[in-house]
Amino acid sequence: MAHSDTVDRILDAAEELFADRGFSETSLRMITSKAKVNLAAVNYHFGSKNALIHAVFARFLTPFSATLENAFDELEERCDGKPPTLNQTLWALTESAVRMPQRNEKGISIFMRLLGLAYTQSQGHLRKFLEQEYSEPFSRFMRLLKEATPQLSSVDRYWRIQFMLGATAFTMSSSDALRDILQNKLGVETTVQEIAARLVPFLAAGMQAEDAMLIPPAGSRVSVA
Amino acid sequence: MAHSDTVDRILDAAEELFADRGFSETSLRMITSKAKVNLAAVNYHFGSKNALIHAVFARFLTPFSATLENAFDELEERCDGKPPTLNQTLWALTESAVRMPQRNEKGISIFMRLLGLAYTQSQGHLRKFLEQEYSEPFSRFMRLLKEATPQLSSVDRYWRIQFMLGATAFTMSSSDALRDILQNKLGVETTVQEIAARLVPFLAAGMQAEDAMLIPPAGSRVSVA
DNA sequence: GTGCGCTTCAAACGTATGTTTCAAACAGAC
DNA sequence: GTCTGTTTGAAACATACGTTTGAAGCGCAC
Repeated sequence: MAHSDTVDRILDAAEELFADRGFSETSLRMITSKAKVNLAAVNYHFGSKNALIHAVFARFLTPFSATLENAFDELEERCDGKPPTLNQTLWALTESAVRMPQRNEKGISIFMRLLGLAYTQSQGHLRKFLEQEYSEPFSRFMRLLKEATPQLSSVDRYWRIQFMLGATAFTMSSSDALRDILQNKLGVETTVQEIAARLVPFLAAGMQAEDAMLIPPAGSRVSVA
Repeated sequence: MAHSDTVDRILDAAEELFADRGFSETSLRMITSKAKVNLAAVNYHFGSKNALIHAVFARFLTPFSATLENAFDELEERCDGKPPTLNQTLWALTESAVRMPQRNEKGISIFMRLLGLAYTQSQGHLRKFLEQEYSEPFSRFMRLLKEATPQLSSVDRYWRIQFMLGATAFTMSSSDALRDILQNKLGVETTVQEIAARLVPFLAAGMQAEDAMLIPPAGSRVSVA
């Protein structure tokens, strides 16, 4: 066979370990022993650890980016001419993520956690890779956001997009841990879909908040000893 | 002198390097050479790398937590009896952070970036340390949030707090980079105080959004090939 | 069978890490 | 000065890492 399943076993193991522990904290030896393949297989099939990281991202980001393009196409077509609303735009993104075909039951949360790590764990090579490979759907999303919030100044919009990104990446990147805590504390089960359903209204409301007040409300002074 | 300035030089260097590169990616040799002290000094004064990480956090978290307690005291006194509003609570937190005496001009953003890393870079020992040492102001903040948002269910509130935390930690943890981007793209200068001033209304609006809709709005279906 | 790609394997390489060691330098008390 | 406890210094230690090597194994055309 052209591609022994070694490649996929490595990708599966790497994906899960990266999501659990981060990139630097995951060694090739952990990956290859989890995948039950020889240590040298990673360098043979991928070339380097960094290239393996790229491959892990590419495996889900490439189909996701295609799905997202379709979702945006359909959305813009349905709105023919008029710019889609903020809610519609956010939902198009969310649904594209949630509806991606999953490799296993943890699929979507691994996906999210990796994206969070990609932003957070400042691996220069990764950021560069993602920007080069997936700039198009990203800027399209930005354009839609801009058209959906014409009332915001560029600066306000810029910062609020960062806030949205942060809330999403952070929550999703630790969604497993957060779900566990919730399960233990309140005895509530939660799916990633439900988290997303809670997140979108939060983001939309924040994005459309009244003008940022640049001065704290009267009487909120804090004494500093 | 009982404490040669070696200790502080190490803490200063470690703080900055951790904030720039994360914990695992910062070696003791980087720290000691930046601090211009001997490699063994870290283990002599702190015992281990993990203990150094704890010390870096304790150095700013301990005074901050005291400042925060004062701010909450004053806030509750001013409101005598009635629970403080969400905005007041968030501002009390924000101002306490912003008004902390700074060691240098980067003070507050290093502070924020480290907090972001603490949550993000899942170092078990760090999370445990922070929970043990600073649980009190944390749970007090949680109680204030609860009283300020009685309309929310526990589950909704839980998730929205995570969203707030994420937006804050993420934004602040990369605030230097984000400020630079903004400077280059739009030619706008920004201070951490201004970022905070934009963040608080965003968070408050998200926190008080209408009930999370658990079903996407009609007509937002996404075709999946 | 023989020969030829591709893949696997055990072992080693070079480097970097956190930590330890132990002698030298130092400060302050007597 | 001399002694004593603390701090610094250069060097080594053990371990872990990513990567490379070269032989062995494999499937398949001829």
